[in-house]
Amino acid sequence: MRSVRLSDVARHAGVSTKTVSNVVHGYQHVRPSTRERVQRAIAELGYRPDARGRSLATGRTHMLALAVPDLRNPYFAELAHSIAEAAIARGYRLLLEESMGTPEVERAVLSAEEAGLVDGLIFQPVWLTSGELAQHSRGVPVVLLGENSAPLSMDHVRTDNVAAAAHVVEHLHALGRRRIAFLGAEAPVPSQTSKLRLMGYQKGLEACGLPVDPALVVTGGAADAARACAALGAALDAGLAPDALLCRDDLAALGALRALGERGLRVPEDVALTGWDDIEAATHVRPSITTVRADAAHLAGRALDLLFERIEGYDGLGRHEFIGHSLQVRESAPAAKR
Amino acid sequence: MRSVRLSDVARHAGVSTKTVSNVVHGYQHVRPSTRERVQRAIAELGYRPDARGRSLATGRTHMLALAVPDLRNPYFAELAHSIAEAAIARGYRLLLEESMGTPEVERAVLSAEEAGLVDGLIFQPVWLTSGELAQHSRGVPVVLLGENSAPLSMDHVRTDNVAAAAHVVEHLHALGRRRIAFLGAEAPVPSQTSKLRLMGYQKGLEACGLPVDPALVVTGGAADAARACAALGAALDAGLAPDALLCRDDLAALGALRALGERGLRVPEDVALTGWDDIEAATHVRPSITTVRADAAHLAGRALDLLFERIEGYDGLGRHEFIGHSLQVRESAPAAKR
DNA sequence: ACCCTTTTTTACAGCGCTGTAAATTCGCCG
DNA sequence: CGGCGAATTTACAGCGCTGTAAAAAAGGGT
Repeated sequence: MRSVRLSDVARHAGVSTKTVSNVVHGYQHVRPSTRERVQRAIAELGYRPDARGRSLATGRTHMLALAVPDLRNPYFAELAHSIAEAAIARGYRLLLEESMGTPEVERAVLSAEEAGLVDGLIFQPVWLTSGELAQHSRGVPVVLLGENSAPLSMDHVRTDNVAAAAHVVEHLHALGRRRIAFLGAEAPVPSQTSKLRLMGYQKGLEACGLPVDPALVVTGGAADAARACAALGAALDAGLAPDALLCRDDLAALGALRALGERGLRVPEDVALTGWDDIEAATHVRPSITTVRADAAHLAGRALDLLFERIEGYDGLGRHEFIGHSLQVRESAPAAKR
Repeated sequence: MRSVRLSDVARHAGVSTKTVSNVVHGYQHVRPSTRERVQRAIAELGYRPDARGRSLATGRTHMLALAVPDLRNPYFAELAHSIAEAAIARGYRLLLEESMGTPEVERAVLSAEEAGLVDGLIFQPVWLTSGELAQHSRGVPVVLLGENSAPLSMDHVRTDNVAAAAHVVEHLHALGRRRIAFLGAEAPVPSQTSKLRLMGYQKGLEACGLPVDPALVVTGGAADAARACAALGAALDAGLAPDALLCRDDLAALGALRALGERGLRVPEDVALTGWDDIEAATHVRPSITTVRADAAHLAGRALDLLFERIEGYDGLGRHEFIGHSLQVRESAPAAKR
């Protein structure tokens, strides 16, 4: 049962294929009587336009690719949701790619084996340097997300991690905490994201007049609760005694919560704790987690705006934008009393 | 800068377009010298095949659509991950659709406005009845997931919710619990999933010789920790005093954990608690949550197997398969002592 | 050198749709 | 009724690729 074509409808309605096409697209100059006849034919035959043919003829696919490291990380799942929503609002659909946090797949994503699949790509790289990003990119418009440095030629939307981390430190300092540890930087080489958050952590400490003590930086367990739990547990058992913990992300915070609880340390009384990303679970665990939240809807919107400008033909230098963040203050590091 | 076409390569290499096509596809009967010449031309021009043209000519897109209610629910995010992985292993990519748990969008997903976008659809409906599913389906092969009843004509992969819920009740009973409550069925009309789990709950109670008490069924808060927390909190405050809680899903369990904790009830000492789905967070909260886990990779694999058989031309009756589940025993409802 | 088989290569016709530009029809005025 | 500009409609040529079937070239044996 081959599917109904434009030409079938045209024959059925006694008009040319182009007229049917015009009706389908709501072109103005079609006589009402003709339009109706065509519409009846479409309904009777159950015609639906074929995306491939249309795409081949127009050069547009109305699809975007979104490449994130791993959908199982709630932050990326929520990001994918926001972007899908924003894309649909603009008449686009989303092709999903998981780069699995490996450089090979990231390169493959970028230099798409097949052309013509999507009109643009939104990509959150973890491994590729800006040089490689520039080099492997094919003609498709790209907008980058995340903290890796981006080539001058590409658009980039991100949050100001340094400022946010410093802000968190100040919040903890205002609670009277003085031994503020950092949990979750990858070892031996921290990701770019971790580096920026560490930088902000240090900046915050300095701004508060607190000493910067390398012993307070616990590595291991980014985006992985089990590993964060183990890493923090080992550090605590080895004698580390922080009174606050700035975690690289909410998953690490979840792990930290567990490691602290197992050792009888109360949150926030003994150790205040903050996360990052504001994943769903952060609100619901006990104690709920104070966390840095990027405005995902806004981020998705800006990323798509930039991407569509490129799709429409903008070909200038890369735009590099920051979108806002806010600290969601919850039980694990409450507001300072006054 | 229009992109390089097959014909450009052909001209450059001094052969016909079909020969280039043959080389691209690794067709056997191409003289090695020719093959090499063509490959050089491909490399020099940076040619990459256009998916649309190919698809139009072959009738295959090598894309699948996956429609789930909401990616923000970790269960669906993890499901999407598993399916994307399995699809890629088979040379397919995934187009993502979120049906947002509304009947309208579910209908729209099924009767895809545009044809030719994907070769098949994997769909987890929440609202559509089997009648509507059958009625709105266009020609594309479909495999259904989840607990809604499926039309005879469509394939369906799911877990045995009744058996699993009964199994959970038996586990709680073996722990010595006698007042086992159920949390999270939607009100006033429970979803099909909740109905099946309730059915299994009742079956389990009967198998254990426990009375079935409607007062122990707390409605509200499926897949929503905040609402589950509120619903359970209200019930507890009204005097409900269960010694175990079978939650409809892990998100509800998370909410329950919070409601119980806020009232000073200890888990599992005072109230044992189980969830469903085995989302990431279930392992990491304190106490970790005993939960029902479906074998997602297996589920994804079977769903794709069935779908590919349809894509290859199978057009018989719907196959209805169950895939296994297991109880992940953790702190919130530990193994019975012996 | 010639004929026949096998291997390699090619021409051509679409796949389903839309942009362009030209053809036709319509409505109206003088 | 002829003429004219505007409103409708259409023919046709691709978009980039592959299936079919047939042509051309290469071997192999006399």
